[in-house]
Amino acid sequence: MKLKREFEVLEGLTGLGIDLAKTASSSDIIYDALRDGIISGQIKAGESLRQEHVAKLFNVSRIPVREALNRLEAQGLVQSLRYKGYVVSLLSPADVEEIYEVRATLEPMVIEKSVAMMTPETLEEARKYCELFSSETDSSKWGEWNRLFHGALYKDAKRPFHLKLIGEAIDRVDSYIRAQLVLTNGMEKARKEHLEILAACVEGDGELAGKRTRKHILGSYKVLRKYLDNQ
Amino acid sequence: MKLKREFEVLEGLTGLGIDLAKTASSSDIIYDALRDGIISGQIKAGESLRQEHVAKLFNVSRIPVREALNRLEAQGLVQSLRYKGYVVSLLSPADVEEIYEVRATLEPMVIEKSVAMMTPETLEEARKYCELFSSETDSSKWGEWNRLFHGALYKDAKRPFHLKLIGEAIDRVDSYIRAQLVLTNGMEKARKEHLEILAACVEGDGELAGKRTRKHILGSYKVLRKYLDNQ
DNA sequence: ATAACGTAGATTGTATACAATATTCAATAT
DNA sequence: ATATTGAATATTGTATACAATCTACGTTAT
Repeated sequence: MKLKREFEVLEGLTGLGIDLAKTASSSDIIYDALRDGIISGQIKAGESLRQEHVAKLFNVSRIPVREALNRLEAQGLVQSLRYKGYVVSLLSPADVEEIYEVRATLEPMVIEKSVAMMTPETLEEARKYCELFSSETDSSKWGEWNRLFHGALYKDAKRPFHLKLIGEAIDRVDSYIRAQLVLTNGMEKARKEHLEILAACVEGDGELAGKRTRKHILGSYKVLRKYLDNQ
Repeated sequence: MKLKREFEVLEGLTGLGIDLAKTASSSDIIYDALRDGIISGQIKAGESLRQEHVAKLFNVSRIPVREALNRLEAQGLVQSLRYKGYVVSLLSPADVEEIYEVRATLEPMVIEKSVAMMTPETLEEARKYCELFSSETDSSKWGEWNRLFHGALYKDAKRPFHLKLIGEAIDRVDSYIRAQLVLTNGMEKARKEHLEILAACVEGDGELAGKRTRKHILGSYKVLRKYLDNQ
């Protein structure tokens, strides 16, 4: 009984518990860091990733580094040749176009489904990120607000597989998305289009939100393409 | 000069060279084997994969086993909890439906693009797999011929990213595809529909091939769904 | 001078060793 | 009898050690 009472006392902590089984391992942390570095462009395409170098950076052995690299390779962010090492994947112009096509296909599907189930809290969250994106003066943060805005609009769809694929697609072109926002007039255009997408969601018109999302993605690709062609 | 002559002699081997850098490592082989086992259903969903057990199976240490498991997890085929180990991913009915939806979206896009660039050799290859599928009496091989048939029809599209996503989607539901063929009247229906899809490709009508592919996928899902509901 | 070779050092892939955590089950308390 | 504890065992995560392979560069032969 004494013990049972102790347990009951702990019931007061309901909701405060943290699932320590989901705690990040070394390789998880290294994976996240490398992924962030790659998708942000801090680690450039074509750059090679020496295991020992990364290991020293994180003060660990090569084992967790290799595990992180294996996951990144499965996702396509790096490539490896046996005994030669890992290199950040290169994207051809055709690759970029193809990935934008996938985004323009999947993201409208998801937002349409999401709008049908969208909670007021989600709308509020999306509005918040939309505003943060619009008012951000530090251009290095535009990419992040942009992604959080769209992510909020997708989450109620309850489409984990779609979201996984969309996430992988965005990861592959994330540095291009940021460049498009910063180096072209993309930011101004995106600000307007985000408001239009958000409005469609508020109206509960999923189909319209989907159409606008598709146009938003394809339009940003055209701007990007024009920019890249002129380099 | 002597050495140069030796090299010139070797020119006779042009085309016979094999890129040994692409040779499979232990972890590659283990990855392939586990993937095959999981997608075929030999290793069942929910089953846990003890590292030591797998390592003994292949007569290696746990290191390459863990690398294979990391890649499988990135692909979604297994899931892990820190210090608890790896488990073959479970699919809810909603997951299965979602993945079939992705297939029904992406595969028509790819076949349409593929048909526009399809070579006679590819058509011949597809015809071959179509025939092998139709005439196969060993039902355990239907899944393989089926996948090879569709794969042949997609390959000329030159859409590596689409194909990667489609491959991952099919991997996740591969055991369901096989079950649908073997445990329902799916084989008979598939045989007919394959011929129709192939005919559209021969005609060079990519849009029609796409529409028929979409119908093929959604139809097989409906049969599968009905079968699963009656279990 | 140029091309092939060979060796030293660098880098990767995997085995072994050890530390951290989980699981099991007998012993104990209620 | 049931619930809880704690020690023994099992399993995982990572460090270290070593073997396989690659890379760079000086040496040799032509």
